[in-house]
Amino acid sequence: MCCRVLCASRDGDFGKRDDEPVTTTPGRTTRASRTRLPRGALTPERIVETSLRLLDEHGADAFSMPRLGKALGADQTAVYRHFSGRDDILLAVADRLLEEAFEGFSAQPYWADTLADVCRRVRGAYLAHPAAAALSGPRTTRRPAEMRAADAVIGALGDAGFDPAEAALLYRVVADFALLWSGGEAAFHSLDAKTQADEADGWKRAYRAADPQEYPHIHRVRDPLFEVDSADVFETALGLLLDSMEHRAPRGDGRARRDPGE
Amino acid sequence: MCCRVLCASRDGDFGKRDDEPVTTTPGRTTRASRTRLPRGALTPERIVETSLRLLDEHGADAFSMPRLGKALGADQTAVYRHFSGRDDILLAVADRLLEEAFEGFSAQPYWADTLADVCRRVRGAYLAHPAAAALSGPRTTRRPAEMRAADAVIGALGDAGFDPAEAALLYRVVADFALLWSGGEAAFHSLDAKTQADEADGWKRAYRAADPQEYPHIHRVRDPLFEVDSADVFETALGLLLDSMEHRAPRGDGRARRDPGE
DNA sequence: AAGCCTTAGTCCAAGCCATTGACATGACTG
DNA sequence: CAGTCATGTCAATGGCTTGGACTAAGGCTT
Repeated sequence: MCCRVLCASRDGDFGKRDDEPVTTTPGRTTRASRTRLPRGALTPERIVETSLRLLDEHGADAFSMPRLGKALGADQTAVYRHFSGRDDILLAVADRLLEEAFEGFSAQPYWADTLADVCRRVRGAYLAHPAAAALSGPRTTRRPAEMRAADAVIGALGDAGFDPAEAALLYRVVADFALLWSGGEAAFHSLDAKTQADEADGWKRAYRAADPQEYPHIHRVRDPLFEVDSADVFETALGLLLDSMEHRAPRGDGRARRDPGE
Repeated sequence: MCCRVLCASRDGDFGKRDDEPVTTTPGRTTRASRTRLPRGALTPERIVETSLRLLDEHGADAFSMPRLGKALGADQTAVYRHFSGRDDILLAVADRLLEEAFEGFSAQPYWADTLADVCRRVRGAYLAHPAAAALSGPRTTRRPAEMRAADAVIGALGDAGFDPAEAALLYRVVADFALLWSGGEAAFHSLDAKTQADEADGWKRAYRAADPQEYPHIHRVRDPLFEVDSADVFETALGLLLDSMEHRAPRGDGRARRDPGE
């Protein structure tokens, strides 16, 4: 008995625990640390939602089991009753991102518009949740939202007249473009503000200071280089890809013109 | 008394420390833990090399300060004399990757070949060191190798007849394509074997099982879909981008034909 | 309705990790 | 030869993930 008391005091848990109830929003009455959570309080949905919120609001660094537990008002290890581990949660979050991306999605009349729509949707969702996108990385689940999008893309490529082998290859091009490009952009945006600023600064400085002798071409375009915007880069890349596809497509070249982005 | 014993055993440090000198390779005579390393034993170069080796051989998870220290035969904290932290090392590793990518690089006679070469070099280096590439993520330094490549790309776009604003935009397209795409692929390859297999399995299973009613187009191309190879996807995407650029280029359309990849 | 069993939340601890500050040692500098 | 500075080492702090033991609550059988 005495041992329990002394050992416990050594951790100093109780003292620290006391400040837990002081939540960031003092209005909340639920003193999570004292009362046991009711039975069905934790659900996979709630856990995923809270994880996503945590990632959105406080960045990738803020996503840890202790913090997630605290945000849920539960013990940090309670989550393990619903997910096998941190990674498992992240996978579910990734899935949710794609669901969000393809909410209300349906194929467009002209095939190339469908491809553009899919790419823009993925990018939109990823940039709306950069930390989540960066952490879930190149992993995807094969759930309905994603499958519907895949089917639409392959269908669009069929409309364009590509045979199955070509369609399969081009499907991968479109899917990888959307996921890898958006994922990379998201990873950059999920860096902490300082690192991001340093990175941007570094570029500007390097371009501006580029020795005209050694790097004549950089020097020539250094001003427009500062003006380039990531969204433009994405749209340009997308446009280049789709132009080529239209060019190579057995059907549909020039018949129904593609909508311009934005 | 009983309390002291119980509580102290909680740390349990000393017992564990004993196994440290038992290195994984018992043949090695240098008992790193006993003799102090000579003065100039650690250099930034050696640290970066060792980090890269560690990442290559044992994956991203194996990169930790304790392991790095052990691999260097030094105390884990000795590294902090040369780098400000883990992140700083990773940045240096990223830099080294790009140096490796652009070793012996020079512009090609035909502009589009230069762009293709740059993209393939980045991908090659990243896939040769996937863990390092995945960890260094979207961050780059602006060191000579990279600047030379950037200058060559912009120069090539100038050769194609693009004006500075177009060249700046297309430079970003090419650079982002190479870095983001390769980085994403590398991130996938740096997952542990099991996760990677699960992911691949998941795809196969999902495609094969795709309900012909619900996902008719997936069903139609499910066989060729298994055959698609990442390298083909990359080359196809690159080809599509370059085709469009040649098409849009004021000069060089169709005059000197581009080398096919591989 | 009583008791059992499963489920879900909690507690505690083990073993990682990055980083910091105090300390030691050896090489240059004056 | 004394002082200083660079560089390697040590001990410690406070995070992190995860696993195992514990416990309460609800549904099930009888």
